[in-house]
Amino acid sequence: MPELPEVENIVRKLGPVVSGKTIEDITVFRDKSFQGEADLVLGLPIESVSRRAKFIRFHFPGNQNILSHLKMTGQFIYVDNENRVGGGHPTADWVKELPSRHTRVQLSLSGNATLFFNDQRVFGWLRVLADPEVEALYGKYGPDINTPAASIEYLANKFARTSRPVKIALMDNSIICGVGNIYACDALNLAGISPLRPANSLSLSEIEKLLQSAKQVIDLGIKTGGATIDNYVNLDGFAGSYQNHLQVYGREGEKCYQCGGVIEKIKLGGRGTYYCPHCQV
DNA sequence: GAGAGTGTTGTAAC
DNA sequence: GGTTACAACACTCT
Repeated sequence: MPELPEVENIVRKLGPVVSGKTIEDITVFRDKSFQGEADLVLGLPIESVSRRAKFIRFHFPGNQNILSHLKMTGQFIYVDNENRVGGGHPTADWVKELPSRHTRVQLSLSGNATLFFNDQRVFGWLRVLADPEVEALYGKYGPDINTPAASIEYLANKFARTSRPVKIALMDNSIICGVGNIYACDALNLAGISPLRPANSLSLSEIEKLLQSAKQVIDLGIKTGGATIDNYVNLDGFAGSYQNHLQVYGREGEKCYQCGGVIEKIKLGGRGTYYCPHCQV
């Protein structure tokens, strides 16, 4: 159930091992999980793997791509006879036997390698798209949080136009990409801003602090390999450790690291939201 | 056993 | 247009 740092780590791990390998066969176990014409990429080599927002993009010659979104529970698990490189959180029992009952798509690669797409909840997908289609899709999204385009001026301009709670705005992909629930909660705590504040009520210096905090927690997330919350068992060495650095997420009733206040859990926009009412105002 | 909750996001409806 | 509610699905936890 990855956020941007998790996806970034998947791409970094996956790129080196699948680049140069050819797609020899594609087995689709769930029609919903694979869209587009598989034929368009069969026999083609994967040139590289990249990320934008939480999309994973496999580049092929001839302007073809497989674009993927993991949504809540998607994972890529790469197996080449001896090594296994997991994506997402390959920690539960159901990823040990492959293909498992949660394997939705299986990409057979040259060199006897296999890339499994597992997705418990079947929200995630793989899609064969030409370059212009990928670009069109990317165009709907705001800049990634960890890029220079995500500037104070940009964010201030966007926030000025909405009275939605700042946490909702921060997680809005059309404004800025890559801040999921966990990191939004933590960034707001570090910045000392209540998630409930209307976005357009923030001062410029508060926006600056929030942006800085968000970049900081995302960077830490990337460095620590992402957060693995629920079934954290270090099965293959790929589970992340950001969960050990959480500021407020999942810490209801515990003490705030900033001020010692008690962390509360509320519901905001249908999402579990953790914050310290004492120092986040 | 029923019901709520889960790290995402697109769509429909207000 | 802005904003909210819900759906997609399968599992775990209370």
